[in-house]
Parts: sequence; structure tokens; C-alpha cells
Amino acid sequence: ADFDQILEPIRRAVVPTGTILYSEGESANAVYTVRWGLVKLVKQSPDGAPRIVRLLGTGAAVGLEALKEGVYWHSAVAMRETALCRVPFGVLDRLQTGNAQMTDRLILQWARFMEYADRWITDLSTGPVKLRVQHLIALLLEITDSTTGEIEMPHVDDLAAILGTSAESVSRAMAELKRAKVLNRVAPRTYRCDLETLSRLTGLHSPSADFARIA
Amino acid sequence: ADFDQILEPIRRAVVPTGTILYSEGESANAVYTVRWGLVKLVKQSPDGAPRIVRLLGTGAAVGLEALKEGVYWHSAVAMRETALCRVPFGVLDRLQTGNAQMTDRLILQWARFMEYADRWITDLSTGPVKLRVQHLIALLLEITDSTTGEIEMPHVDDLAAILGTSAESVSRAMAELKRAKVLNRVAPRTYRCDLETLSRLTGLHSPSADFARIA
DNA sequence: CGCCCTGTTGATACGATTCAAATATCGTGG
DNA sequence: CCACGATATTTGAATCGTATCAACAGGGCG
Repeated sequence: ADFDQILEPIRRAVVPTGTILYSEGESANAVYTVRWGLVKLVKQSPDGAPRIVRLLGTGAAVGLEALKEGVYWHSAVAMRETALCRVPFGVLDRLQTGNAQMTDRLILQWARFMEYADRWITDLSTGPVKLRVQHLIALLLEITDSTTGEIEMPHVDDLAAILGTSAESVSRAMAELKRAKVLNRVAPRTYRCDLETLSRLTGLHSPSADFARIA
Repeated sequence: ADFDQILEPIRRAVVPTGTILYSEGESANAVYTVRWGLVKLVKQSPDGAPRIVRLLGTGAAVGLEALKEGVYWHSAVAMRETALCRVPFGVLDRLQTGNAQMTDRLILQWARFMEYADRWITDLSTGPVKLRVQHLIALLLEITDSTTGEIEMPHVDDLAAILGTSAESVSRAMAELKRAKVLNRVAPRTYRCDLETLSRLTGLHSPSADFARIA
């Protein structure tokens, strides 16, 4: 089965929730591209609590960091049904050599990565949990390019592992958003969110914009 | 003066503390390389409090993200006397086209960037402030490649802007480290740190490793 | 040498974590 | 299709850590 993967240049697949693309420390032989769906990169904290350091949605490249040392730095797990392209290193090497387009693509991926890395720090790791949850929802909507404003919510533990907080705190913040009708349940795990109000909340950090007032 | 910069292919310079290499939103025409010293990338938070999203030390490239849109994403400020190389975009373009080495360099820079981005999240943005400060000191030692274990401390406000906490909290944590003789003042703003104890503290997060016990 | 700025320390209030319990939800098999 | 058990989420109350404000000390610069 593994042989197949090495021989076959590029393989497309749709994988179910929870699929592990690769694990931290594993030696790497391919990168992936997300056609649609959502993938988390998890880093094991020394104290046991796993921390999610990145989310990868439509169009993102997964595992590029292994290009340097040939070892994956994180565990990559599908957070929902996800469509992937698997690109073995061999194929990349053939494309890479002296290819100007390759450089452009790298820069593009890098730029995306940096943008989200910055937001992860400024929006998701700083300030009161309430705000961080709001920012996270906005980010999820973007990454999964949900035009409708509907969103399939990840498990609370995942949200907590993204924000570096406790599951209970996330739950409380979400409960408040539901009460304020910013999140409206339309299906199991799926909510339609009031983009208007949300962007107003995330946009300006003024204390008066607190959603307790709206409720 | 600006003309000079565009005409001259690569210019070396040593700039004093506080020098602004470029500002957020400014249109870009060059990237920089740090020969030695320390540069901070600052992102202006909507609520006014500036957040430092990256530190760049010896060997790092500054402003590469502007390759994509031609606009700088952060403000870059020298945190101490720093030696730079200024590389105008024109020079880069000439090197870039179909150059395989260029790709390798990009990947190398990217890998470095990702490594620190991950640590910024896991080590500097999570957990009690005490630990975060310890991790930050370890990072500073690495980035400025201080082999001796001596370190020129940035201002408390900068440390706070890195950790996303208050200056007072940082001050308290540092005071504790000084009392525990992990930090020993050898000159104004300069401390020699007990690498042994520090790495023990940062390495394992066990509560018994708390430095209150050491003091 | 003295002033100003930076850093330190203390007291209080707020927010988050934690542990525990209750409730809701999901997947499964009858 | 419904009932059930297992899992996930919500809620409550007490504790702990951090932010905040204000006052103070100390070092560095003119």
C-alpha cells in the first residue's frame, strides 16, 4: 500500500474526519494540498496538552516545512471530511529545479502562512477569551471560505487548543454568542452566524461593543 | 537620497537603537538582512497597544513578505545597535529568475520562520507569565547567538509586547529570576544567566521546578 | 548633581482555570 | 424509528493568576 503511494506521482483522496495525514517527528516523503475541508497542525506540548498551531483550509499546502529536514514538525489531522492531493517529494524535485513559477508559488504560500501566523498571535492569543473566540469564528469562516455565513463548528476541545485556553471558557463564550443570536443553530454542529454583528464585534475592541448589551 | 538607495545594489549599514527600517503599510522597495543585532516586527493592534509578532536576529531576512504585494506588513525597528544589508528588489529579481539556489534559500528562511512562529505560539503565548518569560529569555539568547550566556535585556515594555501581557507582570517575573540568581546583573541592562537552571526550568514544566524552591 | 524616565512594588478587582455535577448530543443497536 | 449508553458540552462555585491603578525607587542622561 505504501509502495503505491511512492510510485504514483499524485494521488487525490477524500478522507474522513480524524484522519491522520502524518505525525510529528515522522520522516516525510510527501506534501499535501487541501482541495476542500479543514486540517489542523498539532504540536505536542511537553506538559501533555496538545496545542493547535495552525489551521489549513482550501488551497493550503500541508507539510512543506519537511522540505528542509525531511521530517514532519507537527501532526496533521483532518478536522472534518477533507479532499486532499498528495504530492510525493520526487515530483516536487522534478518541478523545482530552476523553475521560476515554483519560486512564485513558494512565495505565495509563504505569504499566506505569515498572514495567518500574525493573526494567530494578535487575534487568537491575546486579550479576553470572549474576543478571541469571536476572532476564531471569523477566521474559520474565512479559511473554509464559507460565503453563506454557515459554519460547521469544530469540537470545543479543538477550539480551546487553538486559543490556548480551557474548553469551559470557550463554551461559556460561545453560549453568550448564541444567546446574543450571533450564532444560530441550523443543523447539528452547524451554525449560521450574523456576520454583520460579528464583524462589528471583532472590528473594534471598544468595551461598549460588548455583546451583553445586545442581548 | 532615496535615489541612491535604488541605484546602489546592496548597501551595508550599522544603525543605532530605535532605527525604523520601515513602517507598516509603507510601499516596499527592499528587503534587509541582519548581520548582527536585533530587530522587532511590530503590528499595530486596533486597540492601540502594539504587539511584537517576531524577533529577527543574526542571519534573518527582514521584509520578505513584501515580495508579494509590495507593501510592508509590519513596522521593523532595531532594538539595539544592528548591522544590516539592504537588498533592493531589483537585485532580488535578477537573482530570482530560474535560480535553484534562490529556492533553497527561500525554503531555509521559511523553515526558520515557521520554527519561530510555532514557538511564539506554544512557548510565548501560553501558560503562566513566569514560564513565558523564561522561554523568552531562552529565545533571546538563541536569536542573538550569545554563546557566553550574557544578554542585553530589551525594555520591559518590549518584553510585554512580545508576550502579550503587562509590563508589571514581566517585571515581577524577572524580579523573581534575579532573586533566584538565574539572572545576574553584569552591566547596565546586561545580565549573565545561569543557562543550566534556565534550561531546566524551561525544559520540563513540572510544578516542582518552580524557582521559588530554588531561592 | 538633579531631573526625568524606566522599572519596581503593593493593593484591589476582574477574569480565567479548575473540579464537579448536570445536561445535552451523537452514534448505535434493538 | 426510537431508546439507550457513551461522549461531549454546559453550568456552577471556589480558587488562582493577571490586569490595573497608583505610589515609589533607582538608574541614566543632560
